[in-house]
Amino acid sequence: MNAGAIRQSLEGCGLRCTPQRFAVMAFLMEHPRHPTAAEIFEAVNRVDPRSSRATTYNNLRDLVQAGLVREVAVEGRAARFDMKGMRHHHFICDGCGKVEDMEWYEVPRPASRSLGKRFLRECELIFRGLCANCAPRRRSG
Amino acid sequence: MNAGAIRQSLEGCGLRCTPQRFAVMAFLMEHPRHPTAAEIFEAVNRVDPRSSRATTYNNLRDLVQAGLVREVAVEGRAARFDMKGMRHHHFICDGCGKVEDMEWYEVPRPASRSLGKRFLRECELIFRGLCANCAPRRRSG
DNA sequence: ATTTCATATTAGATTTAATCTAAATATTTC
DNA sequence: GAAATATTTAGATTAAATCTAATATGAAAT
Repeated sequence: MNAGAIRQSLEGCGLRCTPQRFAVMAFLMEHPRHPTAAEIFEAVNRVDPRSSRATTYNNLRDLVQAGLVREVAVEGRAARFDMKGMRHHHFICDGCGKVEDMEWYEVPRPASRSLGKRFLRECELIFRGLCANCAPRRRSG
Repeated sequence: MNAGAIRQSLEGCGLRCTPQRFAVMAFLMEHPRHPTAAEIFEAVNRVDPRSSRATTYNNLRDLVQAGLVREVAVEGRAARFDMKGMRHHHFICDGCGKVEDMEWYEVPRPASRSLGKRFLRECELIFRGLCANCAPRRRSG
């Protein structure tokens, strides 16, 4: 399994591999569904070791800061998280709000004229529409 | 001024042009800075007519539903809003979190293979990096 | 092994954002 | 102008995230 890989990436960032941190990473790896912090907290807590709400939030913050996890840009109240492993874009369903990963491809950069003095780190695409589940029901509804 | 235009777009969507609704639209038009609901509430309330928190939220919801306003996809707790008038992309600053509009350009669609059964309505770009304000300070810091 | 020190975790309180509720106002329609 | 509909309101409630201060853990040094 990738237990070793998780431990390595944590320590590579100077973060101790605590059971709670490991559990967050493992859950995100196994569930690339952009869970909310609350979902992660619940899931991690369902199995041992117990982890408090504050720890879950702390760890998510640390992991984002370390660049291992990212907080996904979505509208809506609860933050959603994502393993940063493989580059990908996002599809957000107008119908059910589900966030799905989409295959990565390079996006043309904006004209440097329009960029001005900004420093551009990355371009991320958000696709909107209806997911495979909602599409048939809505379009011809 | 564009008071008439606001009234027209509201009524075109079947929404009454109430003073509170008008004020939200006018504020968003004059401040293309992706304000949060709380900022809009405060600003609208600073001038007459008074508008309660609930009304501000209700109106924002209605305006989004009507397609006149959009909720911007950003990470972070508070929802941010945007006049839907002219198409544009967004730049989010890693440093200060500010959301800026970027000139619109067409983005290549994903391969239909990777789209699958989904119905694609639009492609939105999010640029990340440092804004003109943060760039000089951080890059060579 | 014991001390030391920084790092992590915890339960519960607090803050913040958003929504709900039920009553009051306003607007349209007939 | 009465009835029906839509809108606004203050304040309560819910939900998400953060803070606090006490405790526990692990690593480094001796």
